[in-house]
This record gives sequence, C-alpha cells and structure tokens, in this order.
Amino acid sequence: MSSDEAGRRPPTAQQFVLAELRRAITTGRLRPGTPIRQDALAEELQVSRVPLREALKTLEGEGLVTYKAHKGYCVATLSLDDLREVYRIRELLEEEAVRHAVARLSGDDLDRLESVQEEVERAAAAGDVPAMAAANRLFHMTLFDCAGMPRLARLIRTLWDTTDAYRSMYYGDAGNRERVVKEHRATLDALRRRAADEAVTTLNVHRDHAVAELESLLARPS
Amino acid sequence: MSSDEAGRRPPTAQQFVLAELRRAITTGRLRPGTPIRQDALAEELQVSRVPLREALKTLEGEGLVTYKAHKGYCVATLSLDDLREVYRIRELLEEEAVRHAVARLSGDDLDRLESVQEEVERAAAAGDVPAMAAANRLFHMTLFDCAGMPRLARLIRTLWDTTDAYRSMYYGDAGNRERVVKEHRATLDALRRRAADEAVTTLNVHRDHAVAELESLLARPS
DNA sequence: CTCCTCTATTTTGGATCCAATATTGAAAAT
DNA sequence: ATTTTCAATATTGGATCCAAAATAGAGGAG
Repeated sequence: MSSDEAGRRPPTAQQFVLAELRRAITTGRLRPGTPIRQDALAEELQVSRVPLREALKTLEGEGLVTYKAHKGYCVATLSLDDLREVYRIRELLEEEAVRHAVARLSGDDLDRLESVQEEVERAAAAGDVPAMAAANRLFHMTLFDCAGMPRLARLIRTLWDTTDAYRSMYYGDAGNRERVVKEHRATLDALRRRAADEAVTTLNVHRDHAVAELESLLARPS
Repeated sequence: MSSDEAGRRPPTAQQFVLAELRRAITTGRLRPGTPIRQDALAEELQVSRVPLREALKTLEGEGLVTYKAHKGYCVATLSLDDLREVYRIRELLEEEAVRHAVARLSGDDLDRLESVQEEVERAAAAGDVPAMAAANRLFHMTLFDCAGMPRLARLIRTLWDTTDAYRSMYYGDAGNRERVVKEHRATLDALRRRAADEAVTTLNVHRDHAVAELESLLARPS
C-alpha cells in the first residue's frame, strides 16, 4: 500500500515542508536555538523559499520557531520556566479534555485506545524509541479527541509539539518505557470504569514524572 | 527622522498587512465566512501577494481564518458550539492567569490597571464602542500579563481574537457597557485585597454574561 | 593595539512571472 | 429538459529575480 509510506507527499509543497520541518524539530534533528538559513533549507528540501517561509510562519504560530523581522527564524528553545509553564497549561487543558472524554467514551473508543496501547507496549518491548514516542502520543491524542472539543484538542497538540524535541530523550531509558506502559494501563482501566477523577490523577502523575525527568535533563545542558 | 503619520507602519509589509487584517476581521469589516481574494486584497493594501499570504498563514494559526489547499482562505465562522468551547477554555486559562497574577501583583501593576479602567469608563461614558472594546481588552490583558506566564497570556490573547468579531456587538448596548464598568470595579477591588477566589468569580460572571448575550445574538443570524 | 567607520557579502523581504488546480459556463448527447 | 463533457477563466501555489536590511570584515584614525 502506497498510503502510509514516505512516498505519500502532501498536495502542496508548504504542507510537505511543514511536515518535514516539524519532524526535524520534534525529533531533535534540528536542535533548539539553531538559526534557520532559508536558502540552504530550501535547497535541501528541493523547494523554493516561498513555501518554506509559509511553513515557517505556521511553525511560528505553534511556537516551534521564533521570528524576528529582518533577522529570520530560529528553532525555539525552552527555558526551564517555559517548560514548567507548558506542562502546567497542559495539565489544565488535559484535565478538561479527559473529563469530557470520560462522559462520552463509546465502546468503540475504548477498543481504539486498547489497540493503540498494544502498539505502545510492542514499541516499549522492542526498545524502539521513535515508535514509542509516536504511539504514546497517539494514545493520548486519541483520548483527547474523544472529548469532542476540537479546539481544545488542537491546543493540546501544539503544546505537545513544543516539548516533543525534549520528550524523545525520555524514552531512551528502559525504566521510563516500562513505567509509561503501566501508567497507561492504569489510565485505561480507570476510563473503562468511567472513573474520571482517577483517570485525571493517573495522567497527572504520568505527566509530572515526565516533567521532573526532563527538568533534570535540562538542568545540566548537554 | 521621518514623520510618522497617523500610525507608524510596521517594519515589514507582512506585519502591516497582519495588523490591518486583524483589525478588519475583529471589527467585523471582513465578515465571517467571506472568502479572501488574495489578488484584490493585495491591491487594496498596496502590497504583493507574498506578504499577504504570510500574514494569512499567521491568522490561520490564530484561528481567525480557515484554509483549504488550492481553495484559499476564508474568514473563520464560529458555530455556537465553537463559541462555547472557546469560552470554556478561556475560563480555565484565565482562572490560572488571575491566580498567578494575584500572587504577584505589585503596586505599580494596580496603578496601571486603575488607569486602564479609567480609560474604560471614559469610553463607556462616551458610548465609543471601538474604544470600549479596546480598553476592555487592555484591562484584561494587563491583568493576565501580570501572571508572569507569557505563553499562557499569548494563548488567551489568541482566544480573545477569535471572538472579537462577535464581541464588538456586545458593547453596542449602553446597559452592557455600564455593567462591564461595574464588574471591572468589583474585580479591581478584589485584586487590591488579594482575594483571588473573589476575583476569579467576578471575572467568571463577567465572561458568562458576555457569552450568554453573544449566544442569543448568534442564535438569530442578523 | 583598540576602536571606529565604511564597504562587501550574506540573508531576509517583496514583486513579478509562470504553473497547477479549481471553478465556470456553454455545448452536446441522452 | 437534464445531465455530462470539455474548454475557458479565475484563483491559488511556487519559482525566480530584485531590493532592503543586517552582518562581517578590511582599513584607517586615535
């Protein structure tokens, strides 16, 4: 099937560049703080600077890059304070999303979550870090989408994006991967019993552990 | 130094266009649902389509316009559900901002709020609707900025933007203007006494009244 | 030797031109 | 008359070219 392979290019160059850049930034291949040379990047991606600039404007809106007039774009860097702020906002928004989701969860939704969780467990067992990051994200987003609040889900998504570059490191550790699997299982269990408070608490613990880990990683610059 | 007439123009065309478009949309001069003809708009604003398109990309990120590949941009329309969702998210984020602000408010901050509030009252008394909308917004943003959480403030700002086009109508009514003045006074009072809960409650009432009014306005399309 | 200035180069911002896609309207077939 | 097809047109997407601003570097004054 040619659908999910690298060959499926978006209908416009800007969308292709946007996806490409997002991956490069969130996976850390484009490191925080690096200035973006439009000419070089455009050539590397085989497009002109116009679609590149439009993609950068989108990323600026999402907070993945910063922009100064006549100075250009840089990959955004998160200070410790920024990191804490992002996670605090996530806590607020995700609690809301989870509570709405619990009230609306269908059996179908639970089945989807279960299957995604199995994907998470496969990736964890295999020690496949990128797959783990992707599956973990999908698990949470699947849940948030169940809230039926598309704008809320979109906000949460962009907040995840801003920290993805840092979060990848988290899954390098086997202990962390195991922990995530267990926490997801607990969450799923709470969701099945429609225990909103418990699901929220579990996810908060989940998140807090990740942020604590990241803080210690950021404290001593690599 | 070159004389800056009416308003000093931003250093780049895109920023000029961005400000211009934002005003046009938030004041309702560009009505929700209107398709955006790039060629015509570019000519009207005396720029080429390139900076216009970059400005539109920014506005898309803020949710002020929608975009479909090869179809173009439209001024975003809010359904009733969208409106409720935006206000619910605002409630969550603004409560957080206010609580942080209360804990950090300096005498200087209070002075600034007081002076902005006097501006609100002048506009209300004069029945100047655009000035009222601007001053009201400034009052709230000044408060939110005091939270010392720049990303949170930015999110709230964009949420305000998405509903500005609708909110302007609210101030057309003299009773609403008077009510807003009183509610701001109550909020300021609570802030001075560092009564966080009370400030939050007051602002929630403030917001809820606005959303209720807007709902009735949206229910019967003009 | 240091600092400043002025020029050369790099990089971004914007305009024009061309290509690709979508929309339309009219003609033809059923 | 209705529907389908296809061509003409309008609109968006992208590439190239030029202008403006910032940056870097060489040269000169103190």
